[in-house]
Amino acid sequence: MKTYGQFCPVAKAAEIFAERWTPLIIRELLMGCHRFSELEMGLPHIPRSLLVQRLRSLEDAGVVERKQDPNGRKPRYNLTTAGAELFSIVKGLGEWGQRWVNHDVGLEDLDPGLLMWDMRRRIHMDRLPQQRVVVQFDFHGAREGTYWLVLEHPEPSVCLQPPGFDVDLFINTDTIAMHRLWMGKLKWADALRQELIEIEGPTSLVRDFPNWLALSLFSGVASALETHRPSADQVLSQS
Amino acid sequence: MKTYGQFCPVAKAAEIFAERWTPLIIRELLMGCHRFSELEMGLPHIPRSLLVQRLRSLEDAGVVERKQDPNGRKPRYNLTTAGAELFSIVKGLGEWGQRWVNHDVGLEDLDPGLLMWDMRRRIHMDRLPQQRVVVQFDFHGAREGTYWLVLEHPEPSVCLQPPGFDVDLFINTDTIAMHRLWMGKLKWADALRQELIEIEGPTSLVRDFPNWLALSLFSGVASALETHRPSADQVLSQS
DNA sequence: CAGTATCCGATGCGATACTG
DNA sequence: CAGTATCGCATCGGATACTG
Repeated sequence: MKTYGQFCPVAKAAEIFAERWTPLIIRELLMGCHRFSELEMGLPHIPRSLLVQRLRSLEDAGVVERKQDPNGRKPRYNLTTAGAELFSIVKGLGEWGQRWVNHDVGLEDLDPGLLMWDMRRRIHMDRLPQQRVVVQFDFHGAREGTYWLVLEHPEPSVCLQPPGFDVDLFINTDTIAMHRLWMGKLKWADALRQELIEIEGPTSLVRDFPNWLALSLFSGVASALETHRPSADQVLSQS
Repeated sequence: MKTYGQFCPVAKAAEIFAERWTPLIIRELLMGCHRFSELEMGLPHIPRSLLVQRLRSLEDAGVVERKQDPNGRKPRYNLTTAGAELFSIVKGLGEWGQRWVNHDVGLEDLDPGLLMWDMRRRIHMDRLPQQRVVVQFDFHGAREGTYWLVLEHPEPSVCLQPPGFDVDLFINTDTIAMHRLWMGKLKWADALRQELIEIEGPTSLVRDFPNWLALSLFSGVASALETHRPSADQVLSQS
């Protein structure tokens, strides 16, 4: 790890936290990912070797603990107390980002796979029906693709290939619109009315589905631009 | 600027904030440094070209504003509203650092020049006497060197060479001790009693001097280690 | 003072392939 | 699944020189 040669606590903390990929790794750990493969899901473009390297550094720094599962020998990564206390910083960064650089989100930042992965961990489990619900998402307009969300207890999962089960709900959506909805920039009602998002299936499931998604952790934070000058030509901000 | 390819606001914010040197540049701007040369004082090891490059990126990102002083043509760098709102994040990072990685501060992080520069902006101006007070600091034990602090209105200054004026106070100090004092790890009373810091000069000035320094912004944050296991063999934590 | 310009060496990063 | 190993390349760091 590269140092700054400063005793200032901001510098010492930045040596650990403000390296490339590190804030995102901490974010994933904070959001409940503990397995190496789970971390990779939330960090699509990180080189494997670099993820290993970062996890080792964070271990050395006392931020992450690596535990070998004795039976399965599959290691688990947990935040230490020190690591867990980075929560408010990561959250603050996200809020700042949502408030100030939201207009900078471009097509190259859209990623349905990542969106699905994010959805999976923001489901209102208590609102789900008892029996499993399989939802198929068809994204179009940009980054086209099909994904499946299997809503079941104890925890939902994402599939890149058709799961074995019959599909209960079909979501047909514009990729940009779904991202905007997720980030709190578009309301369910508007999305449905403008047919940017279409839900097909049994009436009761169609009606309930929007209530199962908790949306992004930052969907409640308004963009600073919104209040003054609504922007027109930008991806996640366009109305 | 390198991107992550993620729409997540944490990622978008990290692209801007979590680059090498950037948190420290923002810290300096938040602490009231606006001139290029002032920034360089607070960032001793940054290559000039890199500082220029970072300031440009931050300008593009809407975090920093560069203004040409019309008469002097000396540019000033100011944080925009967006930049100013990074305050809580920088402060949070510093508090986390003080709490968790304080034990990691080693000899290579000590820097009397930086310490003097930090002192300069943490003076209780309202407590200073009317007439100028020139203080000479002699550091020894590690990173030996002599610096001068000129306490005067409207603002104090640091000199690496003897200022023109007579010296009023002489501070003779162990380098480590002075850093520990500054970071809240050592009390004035203990430092003086153990003769780690000696103050010489007119009695009234000697008595008042400790009250003029406000100490580091993070001196009030206790190390997490202190409560449980006091560490012995580390620079800023050793008693 | 506040840059700009250039050069060089180190290493951080990203891509790909291989392994128990 | 959770890594290692290798390798090219861009960036960073550090030095130095020049400028208005």
